Amino acid sequence: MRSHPHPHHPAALPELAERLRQKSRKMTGPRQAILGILRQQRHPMSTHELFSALPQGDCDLVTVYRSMRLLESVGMVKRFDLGDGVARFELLAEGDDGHHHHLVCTGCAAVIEIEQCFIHKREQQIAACHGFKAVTHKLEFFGVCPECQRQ
Amino acid sequence: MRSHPHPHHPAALPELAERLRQKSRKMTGPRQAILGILRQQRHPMSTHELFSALPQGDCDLVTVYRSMRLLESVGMVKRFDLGDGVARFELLAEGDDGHHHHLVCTGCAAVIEIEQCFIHKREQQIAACHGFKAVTHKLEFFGVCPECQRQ
DNA sequence: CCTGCAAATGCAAATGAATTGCAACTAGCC
DNA sequence: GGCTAGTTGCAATTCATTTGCATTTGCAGG
Repeated sequence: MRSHPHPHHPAALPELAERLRQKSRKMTGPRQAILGILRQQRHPMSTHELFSALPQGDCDLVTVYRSMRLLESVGMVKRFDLGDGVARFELLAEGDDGHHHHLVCTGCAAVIEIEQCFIHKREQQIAACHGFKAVTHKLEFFGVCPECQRQ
Repeated sequence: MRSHPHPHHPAALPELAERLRQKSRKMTGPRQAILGILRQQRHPMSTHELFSALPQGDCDLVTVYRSMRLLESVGMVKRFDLGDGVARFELLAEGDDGHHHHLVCTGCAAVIEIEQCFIHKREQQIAACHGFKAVTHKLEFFGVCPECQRQ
C-alpha cells in the first residue's frame, strides 16, 4: 500500500527532533512549535499562516522563514507554489518526497489534495525526447468550488 | 490542424493595433515596441527582459509592467509562472488561449516549449469528482539540459 | 554536570518584483 | 483640429523574502 502524504498518525515530535539532529541541526523552541502546527495540518500552509498560528510572540517572523528554508533543505517539509506569490509548506513523512498536487478554489482559496500523479510516463517521454535528466514537474489545478459557485 | 502557439507568421503590428482598438485601448509607442519584440520571440519573456530589449530609454519599466497587465487582460498575451518568482509572457495568436507547457533547465534556464497538453481528461475527472467548475491547471517541467549535464 | 562552539535567533535593514498616486500627455473618435 | 478617455513618467509604496550582525542556546564530548 502506498504511503499517504497526510498520515493519520504523523511523526511525533521526538522523532522529528531526531531527524534534525541526524543532520546536525538543533530542535529549538520555534522549530518545535512550527512542526507541532504542521503535524496537525492536512493542507499546505504559508509562512504567515504558520506565524499567526504560533503562540503570539513565540518567535520572530524571520525565524519562521529561516526554519521553513532549513526544514525544506533537510527534506522534512515540501514547498508548494499555488500561484499567488506565497510559498506554502507541508510536513513530509520520513522517506516521502511529498510529490502530489492540489486543486485550489480561485474564489475562497480552499485547497483539495490530489494524491495521484498521472504525469510520470509523459514526463519520462519528454525528458528522453529532449535529452534532459532529473526531470520533475509542478502541477496545480485551479477552479471554482461548489460553495463559491452559489455566489 | 491545430494552431501552433508560435506561428512562423505572427500577427502584424497593424492587426495587433486593431485588436487593441476593439477593446478601446490605444496603440501607443511603448506598446508597439513591446509587441514588436514579443512577435519575434518564441519563448516566454520576463518584464525585465522585455524592458532591456527595448531601445534604451524608450519607456519606463513601470509602463512595461502596466502594458503586460493590460495585454494580458485583453487576451493578447499569456502569463506563465516558471517558478522563479518572475512572470513571463508570450504573445497570443487571435483566438488562441495559449494553453501549453514548458520544460525549463534548472541549470541555465533554457526553455523548451511543450505543445501537447495531455491533462484535459484527468482535469475533467478531478473537476467532476470535487464539484468544481471552470477548472484549469498550470504545469511546468524542470530538469537539466544536455549542455548543463556536461558541467 | 559543565563547557565550548556550531548553529540558531532577534531586530533592523535590504532586496526585488510588482503596484499605485498623481499630474502631465496623447491617440483616435467627432 | 479639439476633446476626452486612456496612457505615461516619476516617485513612492507594498509585500514576500532575505541578509548582516551581535547575542543566545542546543547539545556533543569530556
